[in-house]
Amino acid sequence: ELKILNRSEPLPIQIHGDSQASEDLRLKYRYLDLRRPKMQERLRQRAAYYSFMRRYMENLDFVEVTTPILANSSPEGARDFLVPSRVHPGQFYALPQAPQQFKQLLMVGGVPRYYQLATCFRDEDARADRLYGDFYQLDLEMSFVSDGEEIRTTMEPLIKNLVTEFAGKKLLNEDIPRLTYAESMERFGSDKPDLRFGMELVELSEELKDSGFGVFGKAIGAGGAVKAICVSGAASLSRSQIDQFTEIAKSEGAGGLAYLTFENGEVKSPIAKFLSPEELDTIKAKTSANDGDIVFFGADTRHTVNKVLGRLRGEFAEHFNLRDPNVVALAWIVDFPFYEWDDKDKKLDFGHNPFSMPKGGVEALDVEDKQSIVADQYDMVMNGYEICSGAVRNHNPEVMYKAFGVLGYDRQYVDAKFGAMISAFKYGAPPHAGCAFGIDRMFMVLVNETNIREIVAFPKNGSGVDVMMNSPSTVEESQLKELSIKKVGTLS
RNA sequence: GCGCUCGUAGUGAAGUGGUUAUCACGCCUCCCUGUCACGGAGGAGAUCGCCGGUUCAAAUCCGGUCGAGCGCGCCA
Repeated sequence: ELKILNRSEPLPIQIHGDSQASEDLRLKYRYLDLRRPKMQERLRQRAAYYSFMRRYMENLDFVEVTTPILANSSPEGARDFLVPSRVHPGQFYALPQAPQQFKQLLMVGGVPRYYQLATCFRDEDARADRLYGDFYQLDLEMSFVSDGEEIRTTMEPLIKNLVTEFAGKKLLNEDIPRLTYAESMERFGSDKPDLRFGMELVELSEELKDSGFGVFGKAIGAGGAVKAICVSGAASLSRSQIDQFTEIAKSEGAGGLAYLTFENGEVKSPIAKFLSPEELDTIKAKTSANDGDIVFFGADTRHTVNKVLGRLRGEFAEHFNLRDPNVVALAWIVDFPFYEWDDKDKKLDFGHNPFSMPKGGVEALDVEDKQSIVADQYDMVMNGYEICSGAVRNHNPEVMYKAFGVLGYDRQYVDAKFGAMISAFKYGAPPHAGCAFGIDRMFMVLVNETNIREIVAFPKNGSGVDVMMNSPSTVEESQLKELSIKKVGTLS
């Protein structure tokens, strides 16, 4: 006998099979969207994924320690979420962008192997692969480690098992390659290359430095570079398709997009007449171009050439469907620059984070060219997504003062901003290193999604709004009063 | 903050200047009950995101605005 427990109004979205509803509606009625078989599967998979990680970490004697959510604002990072203090008018907590300082203090506190499935908060605009607001990291740190390689080899089996056992996918390389940041930029035009396909950037600056083609000669003469990528089978592209790729190249800063089409044993190109037969032969040999291929060129500053060709490499892979969804390519990118030139503010700044140890220690900071200093800092890349970032930490107060000193910050500044850490490091801090994996993003890649909101139960939309719960929202004036906050700029 | 794309019944789409805005799914009523993406008959449901402009005439063209997606900036 059927008994009606509760009646339903007509459903605003279909819940059987694949939803065709817009994301906006799905998020507004997420409690209905979650009934869909695919979403149910995602929730269960995610729970299993958490167990998988915890089991691994526990087996290696890592201790999970939860760290405060009400923490302190830390400079040089992302925008903080601030929480006003009622007890201390005018003062604020900040939600942690990462448990960075707490975990380093745990190293001093005698927890040599720490991990946490940590909630992190950053008030920065969302992307398809980046959630707004809060997200999760598999955060870990190890004492008595002064070489990043030890962290990498400790964590590799987990990630490989997640790929093969958990996600049922094939690893491209059993031995995960290590690429320096510089090498990755030169070969792939990116610090997070998708290694499932080739199309590497080919250096032609030396070969074409005296080229009769003005664009090439000028770029090299001005200290820039000429590089190329060979796109297999691209001769089938129409002129208008090539024009679209040219527009993409321009959007990345290229002046244009020169190319050579190899077809029916000859070379066809608007620029072929400017190149000598010897140069054409050299280009063909260097790029390993075959009949049916197109070689695309970048000629500009080295930075721009890498950026443009790196972007095109991804676009061509997309167009020619070179990304095998059943294969996962992992890579470690190592040796990131310690300092980087901030072109917007016209000043030197930390490349990744100020807590890394410069390779070579304190003496390394003395070199003339500060941008040549390399940090013992590493990222893991999965199919073109950055899924992990870590470093050997700077556990020496003197190196810390000096690293900040290079940027013009004095001791008082460092003491004020990182007082607890500086103080702790004065009591025999062990050398330590660690990293943090982006749990949401890694899960997204493992289950072949391209939108990170698809694998989160209740995500905010791209502008940071929860359209189901209507947050953020205004609050009662009495609440503001209690927090010593004056009401400003509110409607009506 | 900027760029590109989009906004049409409950849902997804069609409709690039001209009668009562089209289709599918869903919804409601009735019929069928070996049907399972059932079938049949009928019906309700849309100020075409919002404001303004051009025009005899605007879903359609123009300007503005709001919202969304993607990207840039940003993301120690």
